[in-house]
Amino acid sequence: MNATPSTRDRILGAAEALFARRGFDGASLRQLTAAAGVNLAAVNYHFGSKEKLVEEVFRRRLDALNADRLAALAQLGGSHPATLENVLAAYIRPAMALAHDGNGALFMRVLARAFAEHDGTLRQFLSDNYGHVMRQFSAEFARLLPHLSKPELYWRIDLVTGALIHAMSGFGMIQRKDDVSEQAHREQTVQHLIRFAAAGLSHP
Amino acid sequence: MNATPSTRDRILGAAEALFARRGFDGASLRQLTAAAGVNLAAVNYHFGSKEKLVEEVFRRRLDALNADRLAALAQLGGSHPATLENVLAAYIRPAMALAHDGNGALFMRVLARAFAEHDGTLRQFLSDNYGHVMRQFSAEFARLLPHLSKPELYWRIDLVTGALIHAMSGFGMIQRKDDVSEQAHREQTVQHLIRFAAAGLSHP
DNA sequence: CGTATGCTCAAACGATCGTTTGAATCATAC
DNA sequence: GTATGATTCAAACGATCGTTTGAGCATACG
Repeated sequence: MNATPSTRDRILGAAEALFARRGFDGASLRQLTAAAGVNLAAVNYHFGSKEKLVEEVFRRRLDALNADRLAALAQLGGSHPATLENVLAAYIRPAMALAHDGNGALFMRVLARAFAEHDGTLRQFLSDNYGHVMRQFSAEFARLLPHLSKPELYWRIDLVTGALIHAMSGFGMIQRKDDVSEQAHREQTVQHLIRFAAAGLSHP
Repeated sequence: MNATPSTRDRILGAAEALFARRGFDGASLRQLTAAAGVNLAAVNYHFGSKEKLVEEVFRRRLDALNADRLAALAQLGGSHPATLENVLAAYIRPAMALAHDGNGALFMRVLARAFAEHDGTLRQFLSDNYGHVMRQFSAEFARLLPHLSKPELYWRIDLVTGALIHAMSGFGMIQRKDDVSEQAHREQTVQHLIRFAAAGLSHP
């Protein structure tokens, strides 16, 4: 709405775009603040350090995204039962909405970079703050797929997670033609992702 | 075999381990050469630049890996027909062998980092040098799955690729107990990956 | 022996990094 | 109007970056 976002938001937006393109180490605070049109010292003033800025980039998106996911999961039942595909929809649909809204596609690329990091404090931060979401969905999958052993289930969930992150980080390069057909195309994409994930999770 | 590998190989090995842990930008040549026990200037002497070193880390592994994949694909036919699962085995089995041999698991993590890079010269380098492998396998998948439209097929291949890279980059943290059961466990893992990929590719 | 050639080394190059400082500017409340 | 706190600013901090240099050392060949 506001034509001139706050310095804080300008930094977060520029950070998201630059982290997506160059990575966390590849993007410097000077490139970042220049792109945002703010002073170099503003990052440390508003966020404390570059590392805290990285965490805030994730927090800004993941708080809402995972809240949406858990809300969608909680709303299942009754006329909209908690089938495998509906649970997957609760996980995938909010992410798709984000990936097609504003700079959300760039954030998906940032998220894919985070998944490539196996050590470091970022992995710990994400696990500490958002691990409960995956745990809740995993419990639901375990209930829906009782014939799978626990290692086998986690194994398949891991594969599905990798597939979804990889696919959604590729969004934002293909552009829409008109708004109506884009809406339809997005819904079609969601269905494809859900069916792929369902097949991978539940195959004999 | 040689107890004292050449300076060139020491650099490549240390680079692989450090790129896996810290990323291409996060790993400095000073950390790298210190870990390898060689002089700082040796990198630019043997490889020309840091960027060329990165490319050589990939070349050393991917040349053999993709040759193995294409050889396995070419050997299909007759008593070992080119079914979907056999083609997938030709793609997956050489990668699994690499991921469980020496520092191959570290290379898988490096490869996962490369997949997270959407711009940059590294992506171009990998596409130029190894794109033909994916193209050949894609043609085989198209032949085996004629009911899928071309976009739909590439879409599913992309999802499978993301799943495999993500899963295999996680290897190397769980350790084997004894060698015999490890061999069996690896074969079991290969079968799981193949069945997951086959289900994702061929689901109705 | 003399001298190429291949390789290693300590040292330094200029550039850029994240972070800090202290003054200048802005907004708000008394 | 002026005091107070929040924010922005140019400038500099020391550290570290990738790369280059030129001397030193080895082995091989005439």
